[in-house]
Amino acid sequence: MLAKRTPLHPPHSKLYSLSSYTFLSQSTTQLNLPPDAYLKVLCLNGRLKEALIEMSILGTDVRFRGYDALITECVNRKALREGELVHSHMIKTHYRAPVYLDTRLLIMYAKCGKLDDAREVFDGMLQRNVVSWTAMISAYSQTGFQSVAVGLFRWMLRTGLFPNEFTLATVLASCIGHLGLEHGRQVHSLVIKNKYNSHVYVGSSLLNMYAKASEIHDARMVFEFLPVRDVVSCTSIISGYAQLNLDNEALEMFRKLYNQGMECNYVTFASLLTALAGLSALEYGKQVHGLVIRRQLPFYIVLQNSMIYMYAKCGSLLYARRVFDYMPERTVISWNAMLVGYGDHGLGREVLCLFKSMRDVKSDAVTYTAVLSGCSHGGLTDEGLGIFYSMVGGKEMEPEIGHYACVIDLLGRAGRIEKALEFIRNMPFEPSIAMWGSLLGACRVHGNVSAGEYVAQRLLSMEPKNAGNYVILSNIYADAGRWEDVVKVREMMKENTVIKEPGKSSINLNKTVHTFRSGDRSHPQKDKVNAKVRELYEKIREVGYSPDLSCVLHDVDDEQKERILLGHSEKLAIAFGLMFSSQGGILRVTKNLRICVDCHNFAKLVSKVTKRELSVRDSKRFHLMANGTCSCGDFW
DNA sequence: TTAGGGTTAG
Repeated sequence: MLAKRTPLHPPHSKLYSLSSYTFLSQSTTQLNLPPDAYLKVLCLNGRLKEALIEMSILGTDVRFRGYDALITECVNRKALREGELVHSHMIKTHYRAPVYLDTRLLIMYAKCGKLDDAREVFDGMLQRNVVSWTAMISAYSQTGFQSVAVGLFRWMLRTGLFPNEFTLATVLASCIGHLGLEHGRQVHSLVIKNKYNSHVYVGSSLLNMYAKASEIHDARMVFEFLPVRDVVSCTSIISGYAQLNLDNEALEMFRKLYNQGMECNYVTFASLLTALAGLSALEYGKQVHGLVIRRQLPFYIVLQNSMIYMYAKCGSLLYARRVFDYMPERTVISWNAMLVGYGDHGLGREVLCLFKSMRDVKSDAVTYTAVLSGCSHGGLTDEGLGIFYSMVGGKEMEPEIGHYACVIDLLGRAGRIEKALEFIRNMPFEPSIAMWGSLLGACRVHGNVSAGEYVAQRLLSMEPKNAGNYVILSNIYADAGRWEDVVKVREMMKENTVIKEPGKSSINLNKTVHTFRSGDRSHPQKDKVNAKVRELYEKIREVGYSPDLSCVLHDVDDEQKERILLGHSEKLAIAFGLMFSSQGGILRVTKNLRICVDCHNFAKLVSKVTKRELSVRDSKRFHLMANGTCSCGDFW
């Protein structure tokens, strides 16, 4: 029997009076409707089976148009079940589908998330055109199977078919990261050869490919040579900078393009907010918040997620939570951003409380990383371990390597270094740089020299050019009074020609970002700032400060070491902030690297003698210093 | 018929 009908038309309309047994030819004559339009009407009314029965008796040409209309309807409505019915009807009636219709079927399956079925159609095609290939490549690209997409593209080239601008834009989006770069460059030469170089879709895909591979200069070149720019190409270059932590460049690019009248949408603002979070630019962030509310942009939920992140990274948990609380709907990203915010501030209890109240959304790997790292930063060792072990063997989420790294951090922080080493020996992964790095920090905090040496040996073999590792090892030796070993570390560093990433700290005052570099000699106020650092230094000496010379690994005398320490960028930024800010407010400094032991001591004691609260956001977390103590409990 | 940019962690 035929499926029950749901009438679309009121009883007085001609369509309503048609019986389901009325043949298509008759219906179309009566209604003066083309057959494909009539079939579409039936399909829209849930009468697909009737439509298919009527199709069986039609001529090839009408069937082609009919199937096309039906598949289009299924694609538009992502109606997989109906699409499958159309497909099986084609098979059952031995209909020989032309390339076009097979491609439409492939697209239907891909849009309904049935990648394997799409591939089956693709593999079964006797002939394929550039659209079939592009649709299949795109299906893989959009579902995260980038290498399969690239492999398919290479196969397509071998068949002698020529890619068009659709294919090139798609495949470039699949050449992601450093591994994709080599192939991406080859595609770029194909783009030039085929004179698609000025195509705005191909161009934005190309510049994005370079930006994702950290080749920002090439990305910029492509952008500059685009004859036409649109919202996507402009957003791509801004997000390219932001994702490489080139936040100032991202902001400058946005300002320039905005003044030139660029179109902005929610993706543009989401990328901009990432850059503002990196700059701790709270005032700008608030302005963007106001702007996006006024514009009533679609996909506001994505922007709210970005704003939670921005406010938390700017040290304003209150605003972050306000945005979170007022969201009518949240995604797992909203929860994760809020959890990360609390974790960055060392608020372990708030992390756990929020995690336990998660409803309506399923936690993902990021959630667990945020919770475990939040427990670690908040000193909740047992709670964190409990959560990890509930993951092992649990149904919700199998722990990944990053979660194992969090456990090592948890154990290290609690001083259970041997346990952490045992955990590393038994885990199903090779230990990573991050794991050894966090354990080395733990050895410093807990004064474990022998484990520190063991860990440092492994870490330095994997990462011999990171100056921070040598500094921590030197701190470990210095704390144990092993000065000869401090010298040895310095020599090791020299042998490995270690290049230290320059330390950089910034402070926002009066809507201006003031940035200081280590030993800054170029700042216009350098003399006054240095004098202020010296003044603070004298004051805190009276309450017990002594410089930690093991933080300096240059081969110079102690006096020179002290001078180097006093030139550290966070000290300059703190001094500048004290000179030019009004009394009472929190002084917020942001640093690109981890804060060193000496600057940490300095900042704590400055908070005591000046009675000012200091917030130092380093590359890992927030340090809130008040009256001589820090929220990190001296562990970082 | 087929195409490009985005939000949370590390």
